[in-house]
Amino acid sequence: MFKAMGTTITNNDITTIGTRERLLAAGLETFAEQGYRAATVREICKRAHANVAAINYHFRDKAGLYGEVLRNACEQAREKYPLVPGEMPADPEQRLRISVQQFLRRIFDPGLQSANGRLMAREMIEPTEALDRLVGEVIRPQCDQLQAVVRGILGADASEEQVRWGTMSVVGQCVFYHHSRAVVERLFPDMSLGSEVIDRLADHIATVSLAGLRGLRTRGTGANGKP
Amino acid sequence: MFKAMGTTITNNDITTIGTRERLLAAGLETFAEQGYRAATVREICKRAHANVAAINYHFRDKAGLYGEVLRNACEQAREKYPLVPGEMPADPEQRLRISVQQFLRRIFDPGLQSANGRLMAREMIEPTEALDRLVGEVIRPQCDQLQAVVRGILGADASEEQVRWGTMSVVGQCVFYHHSRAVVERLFPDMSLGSEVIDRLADHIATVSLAGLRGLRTRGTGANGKP
DNA sequence: GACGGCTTGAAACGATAGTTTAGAATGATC
DNA sequence: GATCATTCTAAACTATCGTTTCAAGCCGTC
Repeated sequence: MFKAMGTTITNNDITTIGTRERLLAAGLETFAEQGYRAATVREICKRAHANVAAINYHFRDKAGLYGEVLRNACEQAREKYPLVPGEMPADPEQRLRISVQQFLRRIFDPGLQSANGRLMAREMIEPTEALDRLVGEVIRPQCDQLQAVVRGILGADASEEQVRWGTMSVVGQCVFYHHSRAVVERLFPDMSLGSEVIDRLADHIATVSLAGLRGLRTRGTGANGKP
Repeated sequence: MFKAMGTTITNNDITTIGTRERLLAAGLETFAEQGYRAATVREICKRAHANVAAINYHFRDKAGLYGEVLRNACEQAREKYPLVPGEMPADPEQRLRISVQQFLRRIFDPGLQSANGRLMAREMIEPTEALDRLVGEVIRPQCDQLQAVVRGILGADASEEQVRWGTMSVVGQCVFYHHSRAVVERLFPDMSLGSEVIDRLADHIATVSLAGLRGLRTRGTGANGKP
């Protein structure tokens, strides 16, 4: 279908899918690689084997294409890796393990979603107007799902802030390896991020998070902890 | 001295400090706000009340200014908030609490360092050539320090990977609130990030991390955890 | 006060960005 | 097969970018 990273749309695709779809694919790839600003419409159109004016025709302008690319990518990520899949065990700890694993797999999907992850990372650091819609439509529902999972571990008497911050602790550990990928790679050049490592990493994060959340359960909201 | 966020160099500064220093201050502010690519030399020079050619004269080119800005900012952050201050308690848990607190304070320093934090965040997502030097000179030493603190909690028999991933779990929680600030702010508009909240947040992260790391101590490297 | 060094200033240069335009090609409808 | 809206193409347009140029200003030295 779309394409592998680093290459360009194949000649087959030119005839099989329309210009609009090729622009979306090339846009995802290019925006993820270079960011919104650095990515040029000429480069995107070249990769999509389309005319320079194609973006303005199909998406009004560059920002229009970007918004559509972002929406598309998130939708696909959510479908392929739901944080709370249909069949979930009742055990709260197992639920958290699965959510963490899904999160990591999504972020590090070697195919299309890798571009997706980088795109999201950029959007968070340098938010465009597209972020507001994205948070409302895609991120917040998933955040609520995760908070429910965390609440299952903290217990019903946990404060709203404990649930919120506890959830952010889990999410923070997950996205770190992706957001700070450039630094991690330079710090630990021997550390690969293949799918086997990702699953072990998911297990590590889940273990740390479970023990950490349990530790939160027996304390207050976190007053300084000195004896 | 330099200036508060959002404003421009005050008229007083124009006479008190030299063009080179004003360019560094304006560059830090502008690069942090808009990123390397989007920040224009005209904007920077305007904020610094300097001529368009000033950057090329003092720093060879735009990239030269950026490299100097990045180096300066990191140096100041490390001096103001050392992760492992001179006087540190012997207790490993207290050591971790202090390191986490220092890390968060550094990242969220409302003054100059806030720009610093955003600058670093950008550099991680869209690394420039300056990142290699930065990791080697500034980040790696501090990573080693933190790993030593974590090792003090995990115990001497912890594997290298456990220490490494455990440290990343702590760092991940800290930087998350900053890197993903745009999303966090939209998800929880009521959550301020003032200094009082930051210290409570530091306590939360330290508590979760300590319990999490202790949970790691009693297990293997993290095989799936099913009974 | 003339000299020679740094430093600043206004203007222009060349390159590239996003966008627009007008016409050609296409393809379905009657 | 003519008609018409849709889609594509090549070229030009306008704005802005980083950089360069060269003359003018400043300031201590002899």
